[in-house]
Amino acid sequence: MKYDFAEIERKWQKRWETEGVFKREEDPNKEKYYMLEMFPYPSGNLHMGHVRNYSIGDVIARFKTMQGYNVIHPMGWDSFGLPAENAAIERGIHPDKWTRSNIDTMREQLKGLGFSYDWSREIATSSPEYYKWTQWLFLQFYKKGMAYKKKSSVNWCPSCETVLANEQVVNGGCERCSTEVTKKELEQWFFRITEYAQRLLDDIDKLEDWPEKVKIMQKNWIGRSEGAMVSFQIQGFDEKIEVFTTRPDTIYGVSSMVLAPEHPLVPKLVEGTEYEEPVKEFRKRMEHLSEISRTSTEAEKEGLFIGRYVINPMNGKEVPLFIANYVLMDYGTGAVMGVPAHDQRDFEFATKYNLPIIPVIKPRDESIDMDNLDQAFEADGVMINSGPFNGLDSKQGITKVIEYMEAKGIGEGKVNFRLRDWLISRQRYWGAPIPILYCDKCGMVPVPEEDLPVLLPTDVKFTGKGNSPLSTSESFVHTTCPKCGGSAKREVDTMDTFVCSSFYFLRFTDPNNHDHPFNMDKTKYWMPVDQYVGGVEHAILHLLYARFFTKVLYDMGLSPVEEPFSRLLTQGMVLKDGAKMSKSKGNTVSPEEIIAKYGADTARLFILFGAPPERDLEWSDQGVEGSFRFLNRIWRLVTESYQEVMNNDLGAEDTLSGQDKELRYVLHNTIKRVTTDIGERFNFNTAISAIMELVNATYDYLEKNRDGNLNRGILKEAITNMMIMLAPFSPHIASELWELVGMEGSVHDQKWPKWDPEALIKDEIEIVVQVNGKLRGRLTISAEATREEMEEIALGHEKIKESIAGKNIVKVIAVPKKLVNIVVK
RNA sequence: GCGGAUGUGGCGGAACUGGCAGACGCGUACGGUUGAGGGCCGUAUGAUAAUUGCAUCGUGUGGGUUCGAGUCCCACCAUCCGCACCA
Repeated sequence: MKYDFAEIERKWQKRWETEGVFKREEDPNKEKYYMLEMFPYPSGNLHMGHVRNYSIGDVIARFKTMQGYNVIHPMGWDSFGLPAENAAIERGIHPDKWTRSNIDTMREQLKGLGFSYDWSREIATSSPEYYKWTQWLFLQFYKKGMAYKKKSSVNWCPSCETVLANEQVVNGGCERCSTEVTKKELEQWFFRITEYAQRLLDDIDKLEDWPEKVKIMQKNWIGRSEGAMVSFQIQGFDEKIEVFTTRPDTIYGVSSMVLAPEHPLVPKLVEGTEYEEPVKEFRKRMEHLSEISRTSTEAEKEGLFIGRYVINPMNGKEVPLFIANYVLMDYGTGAVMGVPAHDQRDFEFATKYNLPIIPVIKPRDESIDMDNLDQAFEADGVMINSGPFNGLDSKQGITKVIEYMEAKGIGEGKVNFRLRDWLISRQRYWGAPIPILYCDKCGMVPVPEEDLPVLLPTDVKFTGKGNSPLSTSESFVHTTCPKCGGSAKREVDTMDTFVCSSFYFLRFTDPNNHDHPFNMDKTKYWMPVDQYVGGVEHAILHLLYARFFTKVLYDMGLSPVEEPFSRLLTQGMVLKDGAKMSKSKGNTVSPEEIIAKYGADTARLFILFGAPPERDLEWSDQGVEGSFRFLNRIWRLVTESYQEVMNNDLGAEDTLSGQDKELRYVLHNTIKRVTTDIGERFNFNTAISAIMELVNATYDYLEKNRDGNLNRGILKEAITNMMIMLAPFSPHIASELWELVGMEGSVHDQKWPKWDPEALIKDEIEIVVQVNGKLRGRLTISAEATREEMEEIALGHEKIKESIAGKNIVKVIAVPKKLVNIVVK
């Protein structure tokens, strides 16, 4: 009988669907397991990265199910986003139509791979039923003051024609299209993620089963630093300049104050002076430079004295005021106090502009000539030239100086974060409209909850140019104020798609709820996600936003957990010829093509066998053939021996021959290896190789017992367990074989096997004998042999006698069940 | 510059607690089956070669600890990834 994968896969997929095999409900008597993979953007076609991501998830889901857990394994679509809009611009297809047809295609592709999704929980973020809740949550954020609008300098992608959050600017370019990002002064909506900075940071330590790499990236992104906020009075003005410093202990060494060129006070300070023109020019020049070229470490420090002075509040000293390229308006207060003796950047700046370099910290061992520094001394030491603080250890100095400043009212201790508030407005059409109105009388008014969803209008022109596309729809923009009934205009920006994906894992627990985003009883049962799988590219973006949302919802009493994902697995990329598969490089392999040629089971098997999940996987056509060969081999093994398999129960234990015992040993060792490799180590590649070894051993057993002496019970035990263990990886063929040999029920309903420790006990084992650490012989001895017995046998062995003849035995090391090492001189 | 990861045959990768390096798969060679090809089955496959011997060398490089190191320690090299004037 031939292995007709196409027929088999069609048959089982259909059966799984009609029987609703993967539908799950809450069951208080069963322990739940929430298996989730990052849902895809419906670009139109599944790629190998998806196949890998979802194959990993499916193995875990099926494995956990067989282990008796009530497994929820949902799938949906992150279906808002720019490509749909571009399709509308380029081809005149409405984004909704384009998106829906892509979803239909990809859903079929996912089904064609035989993944065990509960399709009754399917959601699409672009459906009004879903984005109603995106908008509803926005309103809750708004009520709590977690959503606010402000005018500020924001990142603008000229190609996507929209603003971007800080997290979406990668190397100075747009996260989507890599176009260099510019700055724009705009009024935009933000989520107050900075309010949660400390908690987001603290709770990283609770995420024990997240990759260290991702945790470090998040910590760095949040960027907490401790220091002080100090006010410097501007001479001749009422205003003060606030400055953040992590080194208040060096404040007596300040010899300049440097502002970001775009600092709001600057124009006022130079107005009507000889500095006005040069400053204007300087600011203009900086504006045109990209963030990246302006702030790269290589760029030379460039500044301009603006003719004003500030007063160091600690010693009353006059300090010149500059603007300079390396000071960013984004971080701290957009001002830096220059302490050249103890900060390398300030040192370079001071050297260039001939500013005094005043040492205020000296090393404890006085190894450096502090009066002739050739670079900044940034380490700790003892305070000098610091008035009352002289002689103090600089670490203590930090606390003391802060105490002093607080007492005098000139400054205070302060924790600063690098994290900025999350900019969520987008000047695009294909996103959830922000549910806000602007009334001539009442001002800004949130849309009442009962009026949700604010539907996307269909009469919009897609030009790809100009303002938010929603502003082109008259029927959308003009509305009435719910407060006063007067005329009002709608907000025309939509929300960042990352908002939609920040709570989808909660919605999956209750996807069809029309009255609430999700029911607490359901979220309590299913949350948190036990295992999340996705690419590292979301290490900061999606994973930080989702954590933030979950915390806000927790505080609102809408989420039962503070952290959404207990364990995270970031899978590696799929490479071809050493590079990431991409259309532009022309090195793609389409999943459909592979499925057509070898079937889904082979595709899944190969992608899991090729490398451990977190590592990159090099695609290999020959490797795929190897996986296909293996499935054929197992197919033949079962179909050719199944009559024997079926005709008997397990043979009596006492009649086991050496061969029988050996096969049973291999079987139970395989069960042990596969169970721990899937369940604990996520090393699917080694789990699969263990199954391959079992198949090889079974063939070997059949070959050696051609004469009919085989133990049918043991053969049956080996083959049935083999099918069960194959089931999470290649579910169709496992199901078909299970049915073919006439086993009861479905292979997927079988309990995951337990290994029998008895079967793993060997009477005799092979040990190694070494002389001075070098292999000199092998011995088969009783597994129970003691150290002394092992030594004795080893020393009596012919080969060993030869090797040690005429030498003195210094020491003998015997490790039970492993080896004997004889040290001679 | 800082942080992280990775370096093992011709290739993808195993080796879990320091104990036979190279499991499993690919590729290759030879043999069998076949009219032939494919498929399948078997054997071999790290390098070295006047000594086919449980020989010597061998896990990026150099040192160290140990009876014993791919694994632990120190120094370095290479590649990849993330951050990058963060005050």
